[in-house]
Order: sequence, then C-alpha cells, then structure tokens
Amino acid sequence: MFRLPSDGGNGAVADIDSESGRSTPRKRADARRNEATLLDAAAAAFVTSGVDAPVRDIAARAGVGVGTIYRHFPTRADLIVAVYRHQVEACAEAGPTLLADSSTPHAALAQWINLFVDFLVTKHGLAEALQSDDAAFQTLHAYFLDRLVPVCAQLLDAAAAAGEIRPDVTAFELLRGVGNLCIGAGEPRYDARRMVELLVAGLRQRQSAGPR
Amino acid sequence: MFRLPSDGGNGAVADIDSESGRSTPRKRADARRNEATLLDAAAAAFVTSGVDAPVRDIAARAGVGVGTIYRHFPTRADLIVAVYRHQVEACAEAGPTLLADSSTPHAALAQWINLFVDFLVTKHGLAEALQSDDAAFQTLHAYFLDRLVPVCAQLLDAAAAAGEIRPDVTAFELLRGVGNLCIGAGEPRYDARRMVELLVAGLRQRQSAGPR
DNA sequence: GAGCAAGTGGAACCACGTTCCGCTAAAAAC
DNA sequence: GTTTTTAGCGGAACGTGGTTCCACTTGCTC
Repeated sequence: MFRLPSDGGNGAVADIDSESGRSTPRKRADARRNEATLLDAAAAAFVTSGVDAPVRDIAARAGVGVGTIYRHFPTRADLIVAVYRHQVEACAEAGPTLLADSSTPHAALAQWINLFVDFLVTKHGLAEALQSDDAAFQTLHAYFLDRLVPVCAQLLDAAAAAGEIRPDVTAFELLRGVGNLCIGAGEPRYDARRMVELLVAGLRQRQSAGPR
Repeated sequence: MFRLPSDGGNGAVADIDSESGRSTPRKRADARRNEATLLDAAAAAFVTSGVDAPVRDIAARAGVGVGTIYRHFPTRADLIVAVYRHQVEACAEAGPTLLADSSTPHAALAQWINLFVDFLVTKHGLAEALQSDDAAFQTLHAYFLDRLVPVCAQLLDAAAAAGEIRPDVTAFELLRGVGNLCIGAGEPRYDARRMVELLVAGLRQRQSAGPR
C-alpha cells in the first residue's frame, strides 16, 4: 500500500482506460473536468445546431478556449463519437437480444433497424456526417462501422439462413443505405422511416420459390 | 430593315431567352463569351473536384475573376443547373417515352429510375448537394423537383393504377429516397444501384391479394 | 514551497464564399 | 471616326469556420 485511496481514487497515478482496458497515465484533475464540461457543451450544441456546430461555439458554451477542444478531441469525429458512444453501444447490444426474443430473424432485423433509424433521425446532421467523405469524419465512420456492422451482419445472416431475405446484400451496404435514407429526415414531406421500411421490404425474398 | 443580320444576328438589339421565351436586352459579346467559357470550365472542374469545386478554381480555369462568376451565376446552384440542364431535361423527357414503350408501368418506372441513378452517380457530389439544406442549393433543389417530380408522379400513378405498387408513396419521397441512396456511390463496397433496386422492389405490391 | 510538465487560451493562419467598386472596353450616339 | 455611355470585369477585401501554435498558468510531486 503505497497510497491510500482516501480521495476516491483521485490521487492514484494511473487509471484503467474504460475503452481499451489499457493502463494509462492519469490526467490532471482540471483536464478531466474540462473534458466532461466539453462533452456536455457539445451535446447541447449538437441538439440546437446539429453535429457540425462551430467549434468556437462549443468552446464558448463550455467556457474554454478552442485549443482545449482540440487537445481533448483532435477531430470533430472524436467529439461526436464521445457524445453518442452510449447510445451506439446500446443499439449494438440490442441486436443479439432482439434476435433471441423475436419470432423470426427478419422481425428482429426490422426492429433493430428501427432502433438505428430512431437514433439517427433524432441527431440533426449525424446521418449527413456519417456519409461525408470528409477526412475529419474518418474515425466517426470507422467507429460506427466497427460497432454496428458485425451486429447487422449477425441479424442479416440469420435472416438469410432462414430463407427470409435475399442473401446477396452485405451488412455494410445495408447500413449505409439506411444511413443515407435518414438524411434529410426533418423535412416534413419526407418520411425517412417509411423509406427504410420500403428498403427492408425489398430485402425480403419471395417465399414461394428458390432462385430462378 | 433597320439592320442587316450580316453578322449572324450578333448586331441585334434583343434576344429571345431560350428559357422563358421572354424578350431580353441582348448581352454584350464578351459577356456571352465568358458565360460559355465558364460553363465549360465549371463542367471540367465538376468532373475532377465534384460539384463543390472552389469558386476560385473555376474562375482560374476560365481565366476570369471571381466577380465574373457571380455576375453570371449568382449562386452555385445556378451554375450547377446550367451545367446539367441538358441531361436533366433529357431524363425528364424520357419518362413519357418509357411509359409508352414499356410492357408495364412498373417496368417503365424502374427503367426511368435507372436513368436518374445513372445520371446522379456519375456526378461527383451532386447527390450530396441535392439533399443539402444549405440555402445556396435552394434553387438546385427547386429545379430538380420542378422538373422531375411531375414525371415521376406520372409513372408512379400509372403503376399504382395498374395495382403493381403500393399507392401510398409520393413522387417527392421516392425521388428523395433514390437521391439519398446515390450518396457515396463511388465507394467500392457500396453499390448505390443495387440499393435503389431494393427500394423499388420494396415498392412493389404483392400481386396475390388486396389490402388485409 | 519549488520545480516542472500537463494543460490552457486565444491570437494567428489558412481556405473558402461573397461583396464591392474602380477600371476597361463594347456598344451606342453622333 | 470620335465621343459618350454603361455593361461587364477583376480582384482586393471582408466574414466565417477550421486548425495550429506557443507563451502562460496551474495541478501535481517531492
């Protein structure tokens, strides 16, 4: 016992990174405080101005300089990922659960896609950012894909194995298509949910016969 | 005969605007030359850098100042529309032709949508611009909608009347959905055409029975 | 409390869209 | 052909937003 955890662990010299499980040198207290403040400020800014709220605005909301944002979140994508990580995780984890609880794999797939769509359409500008080829969104892209493609693939494979859907659509493609369809939700005359529904319906394979 | 048309009409005092049929005071020769040069330069720039090529680049290509671009094309949308007008017109006009020549309305619709998709996926960044809510793209939006929605509606109505598709999808919605799906074509792992195919398949109504 | 590295703020820089205005030269008037 | 008019031109200048950089501050350690 070189050091008592009397201050709730704040005096410790290293932390366990909740992401990778790696031991990392502990950050300064003000740095951790700023990071939390920034996350809140960003979340608030995203709600009112969408995910491409100006960096300066977010900094101002948090009461810090722009340099501080870049120190904690080198790219906008890092900030977005940090803000929405919990919700993406929840969505990812819902996949296997749905598969286990639903009557058919296709039903599970449809429900899971619904979750994803609900998430996307309520985050102004996120669907757009997800498909942007801007280098700044590279890691955003990567995170969503890493986390959701395997889940989607599992549901897709199950439905394909059950013969419910055509087997030639990849999880990547489907997710991208669904993401694309969510762009511009908010426009009154465009119902993204319905378009996704159509897409999922098109996935369905005629039960009557096999190929040809 | 106040003036002989010996210079091929260049000396005339007014022209007939090819768009509206209105008589407009004729523009100066250098202005017309610049406009044509700009259109070429823009078309070339769009091919290499996408439809959001920097204004300065286009001006440099054409060998004119940026002010000249804004004089001829007040917004980027005007420039884009001018560059692609012919192709959009051709697409619009193909609608009724396809409907007359195809075996079924649904076949005509599918073919027409194919035309539209082919157009979109070959214009880097156009699909993105079409869905952008940026005010600069307002008139682009309006032009595409004005020109294509009625055509699409005609095809859609015919297919719905024939009972081939569900009747509750609007032309606006479908076009927007298709446009959205074309975003990010070019990415090797994403086949926009196939996704659109899925969407159109989802439109199809089970022939077997009516509702319920 | 002294020393020091982590962390901070915000000025400065860059890229881009857009505006503005003095100048150029095409067309009109004579 | 010369003069006058004015449409049209160029590009400097400005606004905005992202990104970098570094002199200064401050939390942590000893």
